[in-house]
Amino acid sequence: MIKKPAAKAAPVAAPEETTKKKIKTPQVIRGMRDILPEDEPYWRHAYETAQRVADAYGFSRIETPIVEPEELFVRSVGKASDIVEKEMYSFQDSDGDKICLRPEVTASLCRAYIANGMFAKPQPQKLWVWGPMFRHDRPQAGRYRQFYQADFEIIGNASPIVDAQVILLTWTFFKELGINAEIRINSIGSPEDRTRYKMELVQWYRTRKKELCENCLKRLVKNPLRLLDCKEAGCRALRADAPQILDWLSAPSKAHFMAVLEYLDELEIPYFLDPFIVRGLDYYTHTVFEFVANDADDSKAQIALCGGGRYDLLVEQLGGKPTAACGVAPGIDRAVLAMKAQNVVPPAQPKPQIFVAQLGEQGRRRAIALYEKLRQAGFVLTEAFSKESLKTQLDSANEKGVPFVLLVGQREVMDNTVIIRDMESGNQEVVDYHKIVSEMKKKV
RNA sequence: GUGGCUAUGGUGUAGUGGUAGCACAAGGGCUUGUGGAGCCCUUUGUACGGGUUCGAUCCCCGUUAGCCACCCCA
Repeated sequence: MIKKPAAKAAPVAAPEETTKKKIKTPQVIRGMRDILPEDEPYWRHAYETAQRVADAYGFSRIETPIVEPEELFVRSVGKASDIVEKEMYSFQDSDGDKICLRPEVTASLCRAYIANGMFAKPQPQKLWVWGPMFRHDRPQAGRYRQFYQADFEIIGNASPIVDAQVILLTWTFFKELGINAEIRINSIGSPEDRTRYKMELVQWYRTRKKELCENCLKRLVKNPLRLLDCKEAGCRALRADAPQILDWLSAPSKAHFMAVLEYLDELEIPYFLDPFIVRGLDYYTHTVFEFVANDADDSKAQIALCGGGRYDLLVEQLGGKPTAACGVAPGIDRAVLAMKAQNVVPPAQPKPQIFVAQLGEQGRRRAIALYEKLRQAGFVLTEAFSKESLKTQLDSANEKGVPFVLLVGQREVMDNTVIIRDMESGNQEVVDYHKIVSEMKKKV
């Protein structure tokens, strides 16, 4: 950049004013955001932990497209669900195909499972995905229109131990992230169990209509299960005596759920039975659960860190063979928020050990080569080649906490040497340029 | 999708119906060969569009965005 002379010019006629028109800067789309370098340590921590945990429990990473046929989610998540009904980014491409940005990824994984013939491989298949999801919701803290999920699925087995394995993985994931979370778990049984329970619930509430809030009167007709998580004091009091779904499960459903809990007990994983968890996606059956951050801050509504459960009918619904499955989707944006709220310090990145400083054009030419030579030898380096002042460069090295500065100026180029400066003590020594790698290996 | 609150340089903030200070950050300098301190200089702003007014950053309306609650959910 060319700097104007420091000398202050007296009253300058300002011809610039005409060129000073404001250009509108394109704005980030509502509900979307840039994740900045300041936050990168948290995101990296999350990704590396997900990767490590996935490896430890035998999950294979797969990647599915962000764009999918709209139909996929209409048939899985449910036509009447909020997600499909009002939150999907759906549009027609130039071929007239109805496509959408994925609002979640479980259905995509099932699609991939079927399409790639994974049912012919050893069962169950353990798969995991990481990536952005899209829902056109009203943005709020911890809620974005583009948000990130890790997603772990075990497809191809109906045993309750699979449910427990999924929960164990999730438990480990949050623990290794450093997040204190608690588990809320419930079973919504088979579709038949649920239908029976719903009828019972509606009947029970009908006789108590007078005690319900306005909102709940609507729920009674539209979505009776939602009656259970109303926040009005009156409704909450009422709920305590309402029939609970666990009492309406069939014997096999109940046995399945009890087995899951027993595995968790064996693992000494604490959980809260929450008879009021009702998932908003149609495909869930039997075990459903979520993790909630254990924050001290009660002033804010608790947001779920993840949602998960069993979905034994989904693969078949999408045209595959009957295939039981269970999975979980931790929300990464929320995990990052929880890490910050709980003062988790993400692991530090490797710090540069050597700063390469230069002086003069010849020195600079030598310096860039020296940097490359040391990088190839495996050192972590840093520099400020675009600066000229040595002071500025040392300042920068100091700020970054680099222990050694290598200095190459005119003189050193002539002598074929390099100055090694120990930033701690301030001591300097001159070494042969060709011996610098072995010399630095001794020091670092 | 509904309602409430908010909007001042990159960040955090002050202030006023007569067009803005401060701190930090950033950039440059204090003999183009030496950092951690200090000093000097510089850049950058009233979200956008209207209205009221002689005059608006301040008052009003709209838009946009963020936050909060609801809805829902990760």
